[in-house]
Amino acid sequence: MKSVIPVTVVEIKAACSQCNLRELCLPFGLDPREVNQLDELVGSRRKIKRQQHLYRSGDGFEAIYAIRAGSFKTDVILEDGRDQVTGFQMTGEVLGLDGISTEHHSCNAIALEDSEVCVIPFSRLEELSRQVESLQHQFHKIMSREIVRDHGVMMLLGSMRAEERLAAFLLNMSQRFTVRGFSPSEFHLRMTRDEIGSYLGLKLETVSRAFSRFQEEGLVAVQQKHIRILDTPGLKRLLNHHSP
Amino acid sequence: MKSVIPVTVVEIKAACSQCNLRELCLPFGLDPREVNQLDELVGSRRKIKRQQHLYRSGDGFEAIYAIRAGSFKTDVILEDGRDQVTGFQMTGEVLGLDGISTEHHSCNAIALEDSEVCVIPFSRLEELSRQVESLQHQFHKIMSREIVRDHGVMMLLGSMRAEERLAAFLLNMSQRFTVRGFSPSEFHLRMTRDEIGSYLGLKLETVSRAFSRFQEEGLVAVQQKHIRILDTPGLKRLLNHHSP
DNA sequence: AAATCGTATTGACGTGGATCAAAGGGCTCC
DNA sequence: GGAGCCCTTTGATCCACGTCAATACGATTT
Repeated sequence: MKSVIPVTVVEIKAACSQCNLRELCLPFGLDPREVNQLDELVGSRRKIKRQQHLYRSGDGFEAIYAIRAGSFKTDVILEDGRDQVTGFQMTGEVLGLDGISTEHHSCNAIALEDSEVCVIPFSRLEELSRQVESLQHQFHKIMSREIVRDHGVMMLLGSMRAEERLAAFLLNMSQRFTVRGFSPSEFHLRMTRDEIGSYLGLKLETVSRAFSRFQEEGLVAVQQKHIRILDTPGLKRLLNHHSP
Repeated sequence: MKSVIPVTVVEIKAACSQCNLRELCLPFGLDPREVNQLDELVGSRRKIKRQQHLYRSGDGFEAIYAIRAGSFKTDVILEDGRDQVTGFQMTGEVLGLDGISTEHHSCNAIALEDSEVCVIPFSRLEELSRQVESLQHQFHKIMSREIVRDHGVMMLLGSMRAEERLAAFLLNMSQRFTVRGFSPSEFHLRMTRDEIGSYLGLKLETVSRAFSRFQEEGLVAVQQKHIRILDTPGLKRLLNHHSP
């Protein structure tokens, strides 16, 4: 067991109106006046160091979090110790929606690198979204998107083979980097093979072997966590043409 | 034996206030006046025969649906024909939340038996939930619950073995029947082995073999779709004590 | 009561990914 | 800038589940 590391909480006024992630995040679709209202609600930011928890399963729920910088993983843990990574989250994405249902979080959110989130007190968000229709709608879209994403993961876990899962994962990462203005074909993964494996329902050795296989076949160039996608159509083909 | 009383078939206004499912469904937590407001919004009911679609992937999204009678499955289908059952839904549960994110449904909803749903036009629901705080909150809880449920399925698909998955499935069904006032230990499954298998990421033969194994071990009595759970603690033990 | 068809069970065998093991590489933190 | 440790890769072997196949059962129709 690790010793408790003191969490640094820095209170800085968030400003959605100034944020270059606003088109991905909660302010999407709001007019400038409405964004200002949202600014007032988003009280503080919080810095989370690599490997630290933003929240833990069982914690009381009071806020959701928009990722301003860095990235996270969420996982669930069973009594016997087995765990499952349920997602990787990047800037502009929202964390904590799992907590609404029972007023307690049902998973852990852990920073994959030094990160920063905007704290959005939930009761105040509900209050404002009763007044601002576009905010209400955007919030509902964000929740729904999470449900759709989860269905995609179920498809992946339930009916794809190891290499298909990894191909789907890489294409998904690529697409999300692209949306954020980074290269679609070259990026740095912040998670370990073990974490990728947990997410994809595979062991880390299998993930490593699949990477090596992709490299042999000229689909990607892999150097540890640095990935260069060489043949996007090839990866896509791997997904759609199921051989056996 | 009941005698059949002839009834004039009329478009019956859905009436949450009269519905015995209201404690499971959208009206939960609303006061009587608020439930009446919800009544006005829930315009119509719709009957869906066994095997028919309530909606299909790609269909435009305008409403969500509360199940009044019967049961459904949802699934997603890949181009190459592979499909994955993403959930089974029972009375009082809400279908269609996947459609909010893109204004189009992203999965199919298919009746497992002759069923009936209440149609809840979504824009009107958003409108009313801007006025009725408790409705807004209950709706958010329902969406969040779906996300938490999906995480549970990911855990199941990603890190459990065949028999654990089936045990988890049976315990989940039992619990949901119980909440609805049915026996926790004896019930009738509406889905085929193939559908269970798809949901659990297993082949139908594996599901069948796991059922037979449970029967041999005295955990359940299985006769086709009729299930009698004989040893609930035994099933729970199967989940928590991971052997290998 | 027979015929049909979808559903379920069971057996034999094959395989993809898990497990076990060992070595090498590159961060991280002094 | 070096020590230590975590992460990754790769090989050898194993086994849970998939695949293929045959049969049996039950509901529905005629």
